[in-house]
Amino acid sequence: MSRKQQLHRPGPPPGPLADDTGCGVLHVDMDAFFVSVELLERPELRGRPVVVGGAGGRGVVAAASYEARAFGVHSAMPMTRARRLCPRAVVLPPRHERYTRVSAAVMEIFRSITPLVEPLALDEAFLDVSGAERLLGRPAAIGRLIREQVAEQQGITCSVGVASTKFVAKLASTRCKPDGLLVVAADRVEEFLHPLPVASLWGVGERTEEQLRRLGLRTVGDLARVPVATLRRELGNAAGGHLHDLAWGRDPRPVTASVPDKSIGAEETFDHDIDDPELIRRELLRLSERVGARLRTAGLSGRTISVKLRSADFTTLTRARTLREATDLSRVIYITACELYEAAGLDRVRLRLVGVRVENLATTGRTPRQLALDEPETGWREAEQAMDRVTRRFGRGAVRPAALVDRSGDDGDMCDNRDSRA
DNA sequence: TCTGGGGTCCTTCATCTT
DNA sequence: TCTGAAGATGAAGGACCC
Repeated sequence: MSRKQQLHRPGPPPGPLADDTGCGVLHVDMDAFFVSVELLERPELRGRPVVVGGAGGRGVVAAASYEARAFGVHSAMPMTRARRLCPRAVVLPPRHERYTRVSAAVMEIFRSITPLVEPLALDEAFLDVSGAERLLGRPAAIGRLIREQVAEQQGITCSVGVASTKFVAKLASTRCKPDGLLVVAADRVEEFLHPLPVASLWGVGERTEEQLRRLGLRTVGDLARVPVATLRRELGNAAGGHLHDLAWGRDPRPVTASVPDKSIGAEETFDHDIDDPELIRRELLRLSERVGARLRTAGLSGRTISVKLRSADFTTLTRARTLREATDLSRVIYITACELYEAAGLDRVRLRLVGVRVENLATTGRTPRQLALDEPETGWREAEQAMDRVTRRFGRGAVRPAALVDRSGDDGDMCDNRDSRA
């Protein structure tokens, strides 16, 4: 359950706003998705509080069953706190491959209804069904059809919001969870929106909510009645205008079937804070390998490489460098990441997290290619492509840089060496 | 209480170019 | 040649989303 979803519970959904004329946008949201997938294999856990979340000492809740939510457990909550709130909860480690598989099957059901499917996450998507009405009926009927097919074919439930815009459809699906359907008629959007708390609006998190509270604005209706110039002054030009539009139900964004990736990254929180530069560099190598492999699989290269360094006190530093040419080579990413880490001057600072990200993405081949710093053009690319092929065939970990191979066999300490992959 | 991981977007500030 | 203004670009950080 997201923070937004917590805002809407408990409390019954509003009365039926059932005229779906002009409501071509559907938002479909799986109910407690990760937990629902786990329960397919563990039906004996139905009706019990179940939490899917990181097993490590620093994990957070990824999903909680509605029985666990009754104890106040919700997603993004530290696992230590979740266990305290609900000691009886059954805790299961996340299995993302499984969720990805079910998600793909569910998205296929959506695409059998309309080609205009915009996935937002593994467990939710927008659908534009305005072109499917002649074939399949009115939007609300299509929503019911989707719910039936998902339940029949995948054994899990979902909730559907039906509205004239993406934002209102999303709010509607949240309001009717779990296992529900809610239509917000086009001429009753304000009636639906204005009683809701300001934090229901997309873009209002904890900070902005506090800012709005200081202005005396608690509901969407309060915010709607404030002049847009005031909101722009208080929240910034973009956010002020955006929230004012949303508060009046204005959201012109169309449902877009393919949204290109803008960045690809990986990050890792350590079990214990680390201040050894050698170990940090080793982690940067591992992350660079992961990011590089994902770039090559996606056929993408990026020009900007950034590192994220979070110290023990949770202050976060990012450092970025834009290369002359785009790259998809793990080695280039790694060397740049190391240079950025060293330039940040955090030697001997205890870090809890490091991350590597590549931005400014474009299709590989359409942009000039960055050579592996001071390397001949051939060699690294071929080596990394060969590693990709081995990984595809034998699985992750089948082949890896020498610096990441543990002599003791458990992936433990191993001194880092920038050239150890040769 | 103690905060994951993968992202996007926005703002501010600095620097470079024209 | 110098200077200032304006725009473009990049870097950094913050807020937010699921």
